Amino acid sequence: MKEHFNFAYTTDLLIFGINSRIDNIRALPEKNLSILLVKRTKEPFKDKWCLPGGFILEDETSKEATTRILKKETGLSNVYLNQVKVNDELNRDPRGRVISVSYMALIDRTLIKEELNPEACWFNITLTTKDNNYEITLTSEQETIKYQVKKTTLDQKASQYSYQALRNDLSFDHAKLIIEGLMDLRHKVNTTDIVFNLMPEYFTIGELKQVYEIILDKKLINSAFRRVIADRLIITDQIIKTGGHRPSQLCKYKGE
Amino acid sequence: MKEHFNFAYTTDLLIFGINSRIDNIRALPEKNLSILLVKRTKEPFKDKWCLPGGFILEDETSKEATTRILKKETGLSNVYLNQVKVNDELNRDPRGRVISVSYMALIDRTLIKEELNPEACWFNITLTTKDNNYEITLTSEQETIKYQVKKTTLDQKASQYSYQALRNDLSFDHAKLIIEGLMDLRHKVNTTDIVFNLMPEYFTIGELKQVYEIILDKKLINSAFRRVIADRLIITDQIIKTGGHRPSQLCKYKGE
DNA sequence: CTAATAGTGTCTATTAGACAGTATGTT
DNA sequence: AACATACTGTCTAATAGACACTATTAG
Repeated sequence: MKEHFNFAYTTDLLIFGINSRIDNIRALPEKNLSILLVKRTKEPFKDKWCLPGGFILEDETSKEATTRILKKETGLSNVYLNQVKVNDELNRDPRGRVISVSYMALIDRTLIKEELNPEACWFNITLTTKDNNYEITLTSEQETIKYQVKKTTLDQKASQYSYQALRNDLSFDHAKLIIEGLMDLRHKVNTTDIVFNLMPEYFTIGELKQVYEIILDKKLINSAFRRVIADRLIITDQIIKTGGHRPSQLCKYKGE
Repeated sequence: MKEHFNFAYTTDLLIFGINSRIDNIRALPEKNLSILLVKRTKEPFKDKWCLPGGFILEDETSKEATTRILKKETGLSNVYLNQVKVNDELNRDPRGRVISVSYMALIDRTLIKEELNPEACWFNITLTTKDNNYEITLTSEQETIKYQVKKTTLDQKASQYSYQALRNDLSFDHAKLIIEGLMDLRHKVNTTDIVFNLMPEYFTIGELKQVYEIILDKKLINSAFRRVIADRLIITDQIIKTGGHRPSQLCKYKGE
């Protein structure tokens, strides 16, 4: 039957975490949103960075494959994982027809105990808006990758957009998958409590506010933030001292 | 290569529209959210209802295939269309491994001029909440299909749920795809202007409010609704008389 | 007249923004 | 003391909910 054709079925993972860097001994560590990339060892795109991922096997679902690959890359299981979308453009892989499902994983990086694979590396993400388009900067300790993304409105009513990466230094269509994942993350941060998946079990309100701010790329009002978030937190009687300033109470996500 | 299998790659369409039925000559027509289903002519699930859909061909993307099938079923093009998710459970099709992408299409039913396919039929949807689970009723002029859906929380923080249809009278996993589409629709109605894709070009504020109410399954406050929606509308100077009550101004979506 | 929707106005309650002020650590 | 964050309080602005009131049609 002509309707069954031969294609590869793969998954691409957007593994997001929070990175903290101490700049000033008196100030809070500067936080960044980060993503895990791996260096390709084979053609095509040999030596270029790409998203972790791989083939989905005959006896597993895309989610099972993604869980397996996530475990391999980070050592973690029981992690937040959600489908972003299917990518099935005809020429997205020069080797032939490859249908990929992108998944977003949000992890608490403090839980990673093992060494990363030698080919894997965390990149900090900076996303800035330039007259309704975007500029993404990915920074590791060794290098910086920067690219512009053009945003096109597909349906204004539904806030449906398509994104096109200009000057792609990553592999395949992964530059596009990253921006799509970031937009999905932003949207979910605005409408759910998904950020808590990026936080350790205990954290301070100041740290939580920082994470909201880097994902949404805007400053939040301190008192309003505390007011709104308070319902969703259990404030423990533990106090943490983190620098040249008043110590803070540790909090925990309340859930139900 | 072992990694390439002979899977089938298909699309399933959730085509939603609004149905109006006149009950009381003096009252506004009662509106319903409706979905287009087709009756299977072959095994498996022969004579059961299923979502429109079909195989994605070797030289087209899932979106192109969906556009093609939508055109075939409704005669419409230039319609709002969005990916919902990939469904790739191992046993979702008894014939073998079938990976399907579900798409949601929102259409203005008043634009359909041609006759439907003889095997196709619109079903009105009623979605009620029963202690955190759902009951879906699909009603056509000939028959009623009713099923319960169990809701399981996968990640409370991210409001991520999975749905399981109990007693499935539809084909394949389509009962589940419908509830997932409805949840996606509800979420988008709350966060975007997507409803306007279901409306004709000109409509009254009362009709628009009815559509919001049936999708969200709750009554809205009249004055508050008018206040909030006003920014997004162009109010024309055309007046429409629709029954034993004060006539109404016709509106249009403003867009930019 | 009555039923039914359209449309306006206004009071109140809730939520968000702005910002000042106090508290408490380290360097 | 200076810096940096934690935390509280309060005033104001904006938004949402409740509800009454007027308008206008068909039957």
